[in-house]
Amino acid sequence: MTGEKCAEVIVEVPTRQLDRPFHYQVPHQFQPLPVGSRVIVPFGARKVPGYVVGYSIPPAGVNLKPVERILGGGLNKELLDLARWMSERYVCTFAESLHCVLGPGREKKNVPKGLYVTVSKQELTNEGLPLKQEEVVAAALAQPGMNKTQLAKAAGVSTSTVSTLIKKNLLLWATDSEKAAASTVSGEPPTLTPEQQQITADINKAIDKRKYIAYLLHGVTGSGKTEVYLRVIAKVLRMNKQAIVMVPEISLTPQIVAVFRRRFGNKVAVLHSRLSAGEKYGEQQRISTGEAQVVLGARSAVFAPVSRLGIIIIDEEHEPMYKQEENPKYHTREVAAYRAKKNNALVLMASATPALESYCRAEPSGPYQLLTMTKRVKDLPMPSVSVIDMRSELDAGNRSILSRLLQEKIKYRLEQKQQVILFINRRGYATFIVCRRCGLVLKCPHCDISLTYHYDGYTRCHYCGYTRKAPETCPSCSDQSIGYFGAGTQRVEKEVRRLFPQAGIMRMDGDTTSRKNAHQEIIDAFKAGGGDILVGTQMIAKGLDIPNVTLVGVVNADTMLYMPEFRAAERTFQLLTQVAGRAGRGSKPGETVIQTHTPEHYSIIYARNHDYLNFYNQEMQMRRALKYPPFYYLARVLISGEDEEHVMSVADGIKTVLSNKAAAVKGQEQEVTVMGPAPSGLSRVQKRHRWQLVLKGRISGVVRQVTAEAVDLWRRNNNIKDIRVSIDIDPQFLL
DNA sequence: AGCACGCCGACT
DNA sequence: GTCGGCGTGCTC
Repeated sequence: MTGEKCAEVIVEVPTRQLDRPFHYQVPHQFQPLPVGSRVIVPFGARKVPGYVVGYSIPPAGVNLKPVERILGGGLNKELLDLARWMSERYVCTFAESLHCVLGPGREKKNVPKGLYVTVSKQELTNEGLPLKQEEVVAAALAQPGMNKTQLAKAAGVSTSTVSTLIKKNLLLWATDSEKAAASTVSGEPPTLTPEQQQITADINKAIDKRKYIAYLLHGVTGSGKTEVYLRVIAKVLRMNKQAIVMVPEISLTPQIVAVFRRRFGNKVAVLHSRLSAGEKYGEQQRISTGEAQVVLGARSAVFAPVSRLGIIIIDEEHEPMYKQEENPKYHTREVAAYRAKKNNALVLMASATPALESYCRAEPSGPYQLLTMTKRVKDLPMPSVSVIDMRSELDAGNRSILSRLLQEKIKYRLEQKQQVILFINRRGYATFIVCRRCGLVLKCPHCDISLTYHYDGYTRCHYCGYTRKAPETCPSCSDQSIGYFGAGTQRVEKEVRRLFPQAGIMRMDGDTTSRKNAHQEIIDAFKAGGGDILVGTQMIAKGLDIPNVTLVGVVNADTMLYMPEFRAAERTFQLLTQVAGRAGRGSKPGETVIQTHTPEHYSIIYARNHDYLNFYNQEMQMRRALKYPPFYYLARVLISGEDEEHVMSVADGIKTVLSNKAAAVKGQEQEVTVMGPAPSGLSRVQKRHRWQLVLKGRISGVVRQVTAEAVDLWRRNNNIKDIRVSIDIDPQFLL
């Protein structure tokens, strides 16, 4: 027994102290047990799940226990290495990254089956079905996924009528994903524009070379990026390789899935967070056997177990959704690049408004290749955008949230029986202080970040801790019109009802979409004419393609602009550009109205002009001057606990260790500075006080290493309960 | 993180 | 004399 190699197992217990391999014997009936397998092992007095990560000779003097049993589904070598790399890169435990790569639970379960109509409405009318059967089909269309008895009851017929339809193959008894996979390829692909043709040709040439390359495709809204994806995927499939297509969760709608299924039929697998464990298992199976060659999914699809990776496409690559906010706090772009390099595959990132990080990497000397599409398909003009100065509205005596112009335009659309979308952004903590008279926004004198109002009557900078009492008059013009902003969707809804009592108004925000599928239901209902005006947050900016919407109003562009975040201007520009690109996609021309207190702000001016490049240049100057990404790399250490005194003292303790580690770094280029502690933007979450430290430096690896080593050292010397310390490398938000 | 072992107070 | 409080220490 001694000297024999035993399985190294990482147990799935979320503690740093246990984040190392434990050795286990492998009983004969389980051999060979490949690296990457999921197992259940006895651990202390209990049984825990774990992962086999290797084989080695166990240290002397330990009493080895045998592996208890094997679980279905495991990781291949590539994904195991990826998990190992992720735990380094994002400073999390190996168990956490393994869990993330493999996804939660993979045990096979019974997937519910239901009845689905297999043919289109068109074909049905040609068929000329008997009346009773017609009713069954109508009922099955209205409520897919019922069983025989339910469907018969819904249609008011006997079950034998239903059985007849199943025999005729007009109804299919299948699971939801089987039904989806049964869809067939149809329709002629559209003709490419010269730009699409050029870019497709370039990428196809690169695919032939079978070497890693990362492309950034900057294409204006409506330039037809999806068609480019479809063409290059077709090329990848011809080379007998697989493709992963990532879209932000919110735009993973049935429509986009349908586009891919029409082109690639049952070769498409769809992965997203709403799949049940069983459905997910099924799709993973289809992917790893190679039956599914195109994987379409949200963030976690980047871990799809493809074995012949050809390309990873990241649509709307600037979306913050691509950064996971829990451990491992990975960014999809980086994981995609890692996998593509290992597989000699391509990465194609695309956006109308690329993240600054990405665009600067696509400069001639950078690691990305830039591709550009400047024209919209069918030579459609860029939509017109008007910017309203809300200060002059106030001067003119209009105290409504809606400007006179926007009210007028809404009235006109209502008369024309066209639809309107009103957009009010209120994500997270959005309160800021602005003078309604002169437009001054209170900012931190050290950080150029807007001060946030706290309940105790003080304003604070969440970055450096600067604090001052909230002023009663404007420090600039002494006017008393100083006020807090943060009108939410409900207030807008109320105002719209007051102004347009005859209009049908729908609201879509976090409150109305908490239920499963509510998001899509509201959009479908609105699309079907269930309302004249849709008031909503963020979520309506994406994936909306409603031909009858000819007016989009951004009620207050400033709520996002003056968030206490260094990316506020970038986020505002991206959002306004995306919104503006969405109005009037049908035959009727559309327009956008943006309301703001600071129309002279560059992010608003450049969004109005659809001018990414000038925005990019100006914002880059700002970032350079203020030492922010992409010039500097950040790491955030968040300390949280119920006792604020305790949290603060822990924060001070960690700061000392961090500063010592940072001071030990040699060379000016490698310098790391430690800022804080300051209360985090969300200073109290679920009764826990949150304080943070932010590290900044020119070299990504040095910032990460200083953070990881210092926190690790601190943890070893301090065993403090009730306090959580979490590390975020390259944080998206500093709230 | 769990879960056992362990060493002191109020109960049948 | 036993049940049970939660302090500390280990888990292949």
